[in-house]
Amino acid sequence: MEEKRVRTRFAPSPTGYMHIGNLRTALYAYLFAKANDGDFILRIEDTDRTRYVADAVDFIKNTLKAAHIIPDEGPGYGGDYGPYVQSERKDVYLKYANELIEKGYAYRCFCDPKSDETHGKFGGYPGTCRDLPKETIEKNLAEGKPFVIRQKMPKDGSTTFHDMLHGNITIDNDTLEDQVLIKRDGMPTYNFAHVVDDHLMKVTHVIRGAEFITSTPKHVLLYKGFGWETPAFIHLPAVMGKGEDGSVSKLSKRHGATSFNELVEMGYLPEAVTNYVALLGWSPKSNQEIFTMEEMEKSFSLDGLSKSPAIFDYNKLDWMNGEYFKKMDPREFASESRGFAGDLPENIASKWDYLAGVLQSRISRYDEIPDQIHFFMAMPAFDAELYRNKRNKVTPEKSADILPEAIEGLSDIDDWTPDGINAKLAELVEKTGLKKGLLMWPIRIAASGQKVTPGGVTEILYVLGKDESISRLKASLESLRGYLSENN
RNA sequence: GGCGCCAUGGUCAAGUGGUUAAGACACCGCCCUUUCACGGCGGCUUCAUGGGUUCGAAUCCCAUUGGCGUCACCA
Repeated sequence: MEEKRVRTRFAPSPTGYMHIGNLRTALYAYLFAKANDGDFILRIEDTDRTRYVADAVDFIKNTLKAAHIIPDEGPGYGGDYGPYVQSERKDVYLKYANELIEKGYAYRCFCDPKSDETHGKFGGYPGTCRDLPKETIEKNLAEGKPFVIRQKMPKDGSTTFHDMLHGNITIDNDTLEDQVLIKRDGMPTYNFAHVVDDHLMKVTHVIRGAEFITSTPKHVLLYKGFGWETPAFIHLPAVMGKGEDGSVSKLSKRHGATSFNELVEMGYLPEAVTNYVALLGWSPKSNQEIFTMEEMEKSFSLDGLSKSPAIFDYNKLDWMNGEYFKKMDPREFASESRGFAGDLPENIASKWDYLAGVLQSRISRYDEIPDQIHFFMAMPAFDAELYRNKRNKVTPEKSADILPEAIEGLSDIDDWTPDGINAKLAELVEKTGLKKGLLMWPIRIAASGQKVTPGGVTEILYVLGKDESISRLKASLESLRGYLSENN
């Protein structure tokens, strides 16, 4: 048998929302196609008119673009098998459904869903119209009675299909219901439309979520009914989330952000999200973890796929995003991060590029920025205990001794630049004979009012500016003295 | 409930009958350090349980348990 060109597809319904699990499915389908020099198709499954969301197709395309998943074919991308939007292919499905009726693998059902008491209940459809006499059907048709087209499932036996990840899966036919193929409104159901489209679009590998495993036999029976070759199936395990109580379930709102876009809004880089998600369920041959899309396209292979569900770990995403920040061009980081900082006073805003440089290696998400820099705008409440640090042998008392000299020295600086400040600080170390850590600690605390700061003394003083720095140091010294006299 | 899928540490995972059971995140400790971060070193913690098969099982089989999924005129 000759090798066919690999063709995969991503077939979302246009809901205006891209769940991270969906994104991963798209990514794997894309990577598999690229790794095999094949084609990746985007197809919109919009056969449920009640779920129509405006602009959702653009939303999907934009999201894929942001994730660097670029379809070879699809709406707006061209291709020889279009249209790639199912609602625009409505007539095609009816034609094929009629073919199935003629072959005896499907039938018209005239039951009214509202008066059918078994509808939607456990046990499902009872097969009322399965063997309607020809006369009745013709009569109903002549009367213009509305109907749906159902698939006629075998009553016994079983259906087996091969899944490239899971191996052979067999399901008894008596668990299969006579599912609807064409709905009352003339639209096909997913279960029917995707089979027809996958065949017509020459899709070779169907990569989708594991939730479709149990309905795959129905699809296989459809292929058989038509006499079509079935594609290869790869059913991906779900992406899970872990709740605070330790329970595990499909990733959902209660676990935090669940969509690609939310993650990006929180300040994760699209590349990092894609990279992280790729590793959630796929393991490369090597121990490499940071991948460009090009690298993934080369090294992706099915045998690295995991069969078990994976829990989405924000911790690791944070780490990975931080790695991407570190590799980022500083100018790009400065401009991309600026929006997350919010309104800044002029003296800070004018030094944004510098401050961003300090932040770049210290944060793992853009949205950490406001908390990180808040102290520049407002001095936190005084806390004497901050002036105590074991490693540098700093105490509030010593700090009160050190600060006056520091203030005096710093006040002399004309050249208020990182270099200028640094030089003066070094000079103070020299002059006082104090250990660096012992001298720097109180100054940093007095200027920032917090134990943990982005950057060291030099960075903080520079960003604060001379006037503000000196006045903060003086005010802090006052507070410290007040505290000491009260407590002695 | 029927049916199906899954099962290596807190998390992602390598592993395909013989290994000291990789690596990463997180966590803890130490070192370095002008804070934080970075970096370095070390530690913690895993083959769900019970039966087989085998000289030998994380690896093969069965059962149990647990988790998840599915039973729509949704996809």
